Amino acid sequence: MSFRGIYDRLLADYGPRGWWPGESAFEIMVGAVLTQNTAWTNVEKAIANLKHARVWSPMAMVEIHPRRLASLIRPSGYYNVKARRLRALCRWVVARGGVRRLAALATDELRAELLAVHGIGPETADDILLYAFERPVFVIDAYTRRIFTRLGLIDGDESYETLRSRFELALGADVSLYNEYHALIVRHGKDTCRTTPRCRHCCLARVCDSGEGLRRESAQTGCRRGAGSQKSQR
DNA sequence: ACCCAGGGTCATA
DNA sequence: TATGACCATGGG
Repeated sequence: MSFRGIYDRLLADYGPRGWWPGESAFEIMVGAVLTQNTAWTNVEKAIANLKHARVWSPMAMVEIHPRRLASLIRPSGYYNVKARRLRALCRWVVARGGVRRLAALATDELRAELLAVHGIGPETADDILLYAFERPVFVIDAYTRRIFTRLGLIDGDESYETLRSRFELALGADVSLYNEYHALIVRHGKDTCRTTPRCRHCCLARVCDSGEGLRRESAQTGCRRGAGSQKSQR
């Protein structure tokens, strides 16, 4: 089954997701940092705190005392680390003359600058590029590795860049498609292809290396293989 | 009580 | 270059 085929099945099963949650480009950038290794429900609380405190612009985040910024985003976890990362991101935005000015940059240049910001790694950079700046960049996250490893379409230990180019070459540059695909992957990873998978009601079970044991899936172990997500290089 | 969550950086070997 | 420690809250 091709990458495109998987997409079609996910879309048919879940319907359009309407991502990213958040209205402005700035909100998407903030959310991308706060959601690093963190459940989105916690991020929502942190964002609500920031809005109510009216710390809701790059300039405001640069000027606020770091300790206070940290306390506002406390529900999102790693709050000291993330306060520094938000600050670094906002310092960059301000130095570059704002989000609107940044939107004039070419995708490659924008990506390189994002990656140079302390605390912005490949996934966070690509979340921002795809959802805030609407650039055709495919986002690779832990769910992507887990789902496609179980499907048998990737090894799982490829480098971030290797996987990204593999998806992009297979799918062709298409912002709307990348947008929807990543949102579907997150939905599928959260609710169905979880740490311990629920292959019974998985729309991909018939084409999945792990899901062929559909009938025999035991309650505890889930599917046959493909236990966890991987992380590594090459 | 334990496991997990929409990563990234830094120190070691 | 490749592992491991660390960051921390909240929900199931």
